[in-house]
Amino acid sequence: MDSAADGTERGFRAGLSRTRAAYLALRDRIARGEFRPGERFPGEPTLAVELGVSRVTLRHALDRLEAEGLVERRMGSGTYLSARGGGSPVVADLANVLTHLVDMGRRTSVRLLSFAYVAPSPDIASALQLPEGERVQRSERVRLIDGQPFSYLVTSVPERIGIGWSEDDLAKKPLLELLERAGLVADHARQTITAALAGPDVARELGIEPGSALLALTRTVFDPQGRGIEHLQALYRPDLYSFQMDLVRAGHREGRRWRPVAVEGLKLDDEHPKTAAE
Amino acid sequence: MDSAADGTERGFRAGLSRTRAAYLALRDRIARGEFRPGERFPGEPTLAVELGVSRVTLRHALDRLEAEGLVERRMGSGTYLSARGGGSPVVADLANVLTHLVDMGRRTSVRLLSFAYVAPSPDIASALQLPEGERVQRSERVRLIDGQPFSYLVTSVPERIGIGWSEDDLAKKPLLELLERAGLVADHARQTITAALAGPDVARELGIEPGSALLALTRTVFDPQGRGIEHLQALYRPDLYSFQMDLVRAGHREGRRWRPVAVEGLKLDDEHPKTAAE
DNA sequence: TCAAGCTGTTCTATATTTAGTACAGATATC
DNA sequence: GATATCTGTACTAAATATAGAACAGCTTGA
Repeated sequence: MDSAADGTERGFRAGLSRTRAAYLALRDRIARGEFRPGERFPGEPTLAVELGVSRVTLRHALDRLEAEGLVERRMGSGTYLSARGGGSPVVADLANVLTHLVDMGRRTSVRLLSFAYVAPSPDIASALQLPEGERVQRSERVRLIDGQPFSYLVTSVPERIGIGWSEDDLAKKPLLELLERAGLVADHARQTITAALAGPDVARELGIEPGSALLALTRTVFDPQGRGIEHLQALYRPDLYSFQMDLVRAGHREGRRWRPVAVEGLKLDDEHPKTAAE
Repeated sequence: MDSAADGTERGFRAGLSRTRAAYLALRDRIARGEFRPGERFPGEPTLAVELGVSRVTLRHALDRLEAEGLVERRMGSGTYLSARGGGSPVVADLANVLTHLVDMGRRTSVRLLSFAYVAPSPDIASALQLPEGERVQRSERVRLIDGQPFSYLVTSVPERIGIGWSEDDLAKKPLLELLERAGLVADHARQTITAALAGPDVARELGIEPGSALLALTRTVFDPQGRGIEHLQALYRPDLYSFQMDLVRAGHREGRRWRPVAVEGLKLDDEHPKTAAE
């Protein structure tokens, strides 16, 4: 019963241009494995009809796919899915992103974007169970791996905890280290994973296009007494990194479920030698 | 050194319209907690200058935010962040999505979109470690929760395993149940989580706008002997559901890390009574 | 060699988006 | 009640996106 049914929903203001819609449609077909690396696409006239756009528009979409290296075009011959097709990127541990990357020998650095004491937004205040009126030390940072922007981090720490830290601390040390230096113990945490779209400012910091998809992770860290000591909102580039976890089937009969397992050694060269080679 | 630095990158073909860029910028500022529920935004002329667009364009972006219920506009007064602001949606267990939802008493149903025996794409073939030439039973399904589209699933099962199943089976039974009915044991799995953009066709099936962000989960299931028995690509709507996990800090000294913990009881009414109420 | 099919390029015409401006009507504040 | 500020609306002009078509040049295969 939606208006999408008739298909003639053209011109919804904040929606997508036809070029971008065609671009996404192709990207999706590639991601779902419709073509194999090196395979030739249908011709431009055919594709244009399939996608319901003119050939000019289709070509703009293909221009973009080519610029991103997803396809290769050979004059007079056709458009081909590039060798590395939809191939997955480097994979990271879901829970210990930073530790994991350091283990891999990657150099990480941090750029501090902002640093201030502010009234927390309501969801952060309730996640940290802060009393009314208590402020937080809020910092926005970008973490770079081997010089490439990797994650956009917004951390909020109760004022009384963060008060001793300098901007220099935040630009150089991981937050967990600062917490433990302050005598606090990170005991347990609850994290939520979701997806979000990159706004223009975040996109600029991460070196991606606005409107790209991002992996969003929200984590609240508690001390042994269950008091909130840190709130983290992180945005990751899914084109460079994705999260991985192993599961084992545990339980009996009806209660049988998947149980997450800590990723021990991170077998990157295993089964996927190519990812390690590049 | 990127072309994004000068800011005058207007008109990149498959990029975003200025209206959509403004829409995303506002959405981002809201998500990052810049405004609190009920708070008034800067006036339209001010916002237009801040975002670098004309007031007409800004209003189109606001129209959309209003249509999505994120903001409320009062004539002559201003634009206000709506009560439920950036509030998180229902939260689901990361590993046992389906089981978890059933536990919550939700009714799920499935729509089978396609069903065929095809040559697997290279990444699926290598994930399942299939011998050259072996085909897979590939099905595309949409799972609905309480009648609402929730996830888009593409499952691939080695031909020799799936050969006994009918389309009706796939439309009614969970795949794990079919596997175990066939005498196979799902022992362990490896899953990868990332983010993706919705293409027009997936968007139509899930009842969302093309270009929306989606949570993407890829899972390969193995039997006790380590042979691949199922490959799953799932896309979830992050506006309705997100994944949650608990972590505990384990290990000593330098080796201290976060260890994932199975979510036991799923405390939904805890701390967030509002989400349960709606 | 030839013909068919493909991409690359250019052009015109139309539709849509965006900027800029002005003004009407509603609301809040003093 | 006067006044400033705000949203709602309307209009014009310019920039951009899209459709449709034609043709040139390259590649492939019969």
